[in-house]
Amino acid sequence: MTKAVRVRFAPSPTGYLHVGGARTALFNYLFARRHGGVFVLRIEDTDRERSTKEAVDAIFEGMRWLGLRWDEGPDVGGAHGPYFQSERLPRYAEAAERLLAEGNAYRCFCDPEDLKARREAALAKGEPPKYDRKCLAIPAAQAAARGATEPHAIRFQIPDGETSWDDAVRGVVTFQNATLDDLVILRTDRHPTYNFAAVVDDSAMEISHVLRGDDHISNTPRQIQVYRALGLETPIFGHVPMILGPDGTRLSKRHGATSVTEYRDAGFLPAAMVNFLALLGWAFDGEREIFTLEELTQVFSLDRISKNPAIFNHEKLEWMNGEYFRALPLSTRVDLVVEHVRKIGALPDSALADRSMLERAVTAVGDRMKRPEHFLDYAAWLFVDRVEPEAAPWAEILAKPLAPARLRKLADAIAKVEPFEHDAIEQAARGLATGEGVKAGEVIMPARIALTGKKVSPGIFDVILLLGREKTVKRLRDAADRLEAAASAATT
RNA sequence: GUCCCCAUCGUCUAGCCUGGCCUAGGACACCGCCCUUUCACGGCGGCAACACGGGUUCGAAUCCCGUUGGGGACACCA
Repeated sequence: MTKAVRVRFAPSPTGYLHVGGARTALFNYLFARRHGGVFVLRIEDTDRERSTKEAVDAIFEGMRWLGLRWDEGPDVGGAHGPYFQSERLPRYAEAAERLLAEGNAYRCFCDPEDLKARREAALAKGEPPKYDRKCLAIPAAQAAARGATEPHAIRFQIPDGETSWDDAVRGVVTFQNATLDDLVILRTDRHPTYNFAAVVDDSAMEISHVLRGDDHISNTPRQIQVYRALGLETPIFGHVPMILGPDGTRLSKRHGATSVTEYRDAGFLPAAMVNFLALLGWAFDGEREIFTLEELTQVFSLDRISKNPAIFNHEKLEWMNGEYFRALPLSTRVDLVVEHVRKIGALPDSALADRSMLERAVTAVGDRMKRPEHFLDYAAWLFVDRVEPEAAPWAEILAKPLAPARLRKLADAIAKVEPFEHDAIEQAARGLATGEGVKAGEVIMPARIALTGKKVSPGIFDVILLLGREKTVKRLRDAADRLEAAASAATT
């Protein structure tokens, strides 16, 4: 590779940053970093109706969150700007004029509505919906004259022959030009279409490698023809496979969350997201799977990109997030938990005031948490005055006639255990079980349910410690009372 | 319908280019055992794939052809 590596991510600001787009951006970023190249961000906002400022911001936000810094682009500038296509309109018009003058393009006066009808009719008849070149038949002089007053689009004339290129991920791909139709390059409103603007800009921005989604593969032969007609050098193209939903179709909203900000808001870590996305359609050696962004920039290569589409495996993302979450320092985990709980308003601010208590709680919950929102699944009991046990575990202890008595004995033991520390509490509880002649679980499980309302919780001695002597004793005795009341109600 | 692409466990994939080292490796999920007060973590083990049919070859997951299946694209959207 003699040419300087310059790649770009060129989203159109019509929505949020989709995970598929994020992965395309990631691959471009990694490729640039790996080869000491430049990563350009270009906003393709030539569709004035659908492009919004909010979407531009959402794209920035998503990329920054993932840590994908661009070297050139809107807001950071660069020598090849501007980076909004809406600010580059004269360049496209100039290039279109040239194609027109050289006979590689022609004016099209067809009515868009009419065109649409013709296309649908062709499709219905099972014919390829190609433009019929009606306006190519208009003599040049006449077309130029009409063009001065009549609204019209400009079409590129696809030459005969075939078009092929050596794709960086798929190898040689060939299209017969006869299957391509004369694409509009400049719309009636003088705005360029995607296939045209991309060519003009990729060339002007000296893009060396165009790495984009597979869905663009059929645009590539058209673009190559435009490059040639304009006398421009073509970049190397690489088409990365799509990301599919669980049902094997293109990932979309109906499959659930598709924007990276949704994942951020759900408490996923950017490092986990990056790692997961990198492994969707790319593998290092099939063995190693955990990579930081920095590590990826050292090992990424195009020839290890898969050719087949990948189904977005949500469970694996969740697992991976757990790997990263666990590795975080305690204070960071607490921060994330607090932030999340605040955001969803699950607890009053006062509940979050005691930092050291939260640290102990997060420690107790430990690696049961894969994301911040899991904290309350395991520690909600800590923040309520009275637990309402879940039905199934409650029925379980209700079935044990001796449970209330044991809960009372445990309450008595906790009431006077000294010091009120993990080991002493453990000794007291185990001693009680031994005295009763039962396994420790016979004492511990009912206590867990009485104290947390659930069958699953952090270690029971941590629970007792966190709750404090007073609350523990009260909950134990309350539960005993209720169990007895329920038992006598059942017999009468 | 037409065109393009793809095809290894349920899923992500390694192996394919440079056939033999593949009784096909790893990971997620699932199951079992161990650890253990529960769950999680961890450890050990298990289930589970070369789509099919023809070639080529001493030998094919690997090369060729076909079939089938899947995906994508067919706009004055990108």
